[in-house]
Amino acid sequence: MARRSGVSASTLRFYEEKRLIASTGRRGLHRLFDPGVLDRLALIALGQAAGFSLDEIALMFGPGGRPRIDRLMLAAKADELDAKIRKLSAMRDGLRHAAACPARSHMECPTFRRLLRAAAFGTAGARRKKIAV
Amino acid sequence: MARRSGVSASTLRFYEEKRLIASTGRRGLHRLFDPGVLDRLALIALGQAAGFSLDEIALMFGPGGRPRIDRLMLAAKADELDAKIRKLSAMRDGLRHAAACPARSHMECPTFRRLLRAAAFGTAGARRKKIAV
DNA sequence: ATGCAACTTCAAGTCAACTTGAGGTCAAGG
DNA sequence: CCTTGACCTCAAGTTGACTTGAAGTTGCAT
Repeated sequence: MARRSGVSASTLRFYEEKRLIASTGRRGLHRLFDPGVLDRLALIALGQAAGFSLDEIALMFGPGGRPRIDRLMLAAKADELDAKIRKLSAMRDGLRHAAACPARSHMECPTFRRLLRAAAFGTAGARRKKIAV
Repeated sequence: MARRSGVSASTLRFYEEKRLIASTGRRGLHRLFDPGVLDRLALIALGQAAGFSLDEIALMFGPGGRPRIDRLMLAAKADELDAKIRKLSAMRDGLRHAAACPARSHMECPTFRRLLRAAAFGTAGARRKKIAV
């Protein structure tokens, strides 16, 4: 299963412990997984890439086991991503400018200073989040 | 300084310990900082927002103390951000579609399944990074 | 003189998502 | 029969950026 899914064995055990996946039994020491677990792993990877935490992802699997995904939550996450994208885009543009900027010191470049101010404001009291990339 | 910069006192001490900032002395128990530290903090915040780690940021301050920022590094980071942005944009579009998708189950939606496949591929063996948001 | 808020130090804790290590078990191949 | 290697369990370690706690010190106002 580790080979099939590209997810390491330790990760599989970790996910099992977190109840994100379930093994259907053992043959000797080897866990047996049914093939649906592959889909589930893909779903987990997708959720992670979209910025959901494992705990959030766990909630997307109803007690039944089938994915029960709240469309509102998806839309909310999309909005969140959108905001993040805009921020990153601004940052990228700023970086590019700074990289090309002819001013002797970055501190003399107005664009750079504008970025600085934005950063100072943006993070004063801002929450931080981690996203998987 | 904590009030002035919006950075908590514990963080300031942490930064000092990490040699990202320096206090110029004490008056009693209170550290004294000179005003340049405010710029430095803004620079740190900017670096973080751009996805640099504190250690990377530390390298941007030459032994002299003035920012000595490598333009190539900035360009590289910009490219990195660009890739990230593209990934997130794709994800956002996928999420939006999934949120609006009329299929009874997400598993029946071709767009969703395409996303799934992409996620499964994208993360098989992918490195992970954290960025401050 | 004294109370007390705000600072100090230092070690340890937090979070997420895993990985690593120690010590053990098992099944198949030579 | 015995080695090999892939698995097992369980606890602890890793990373980054901080925060929290305990115990102590200080300056200012009353």
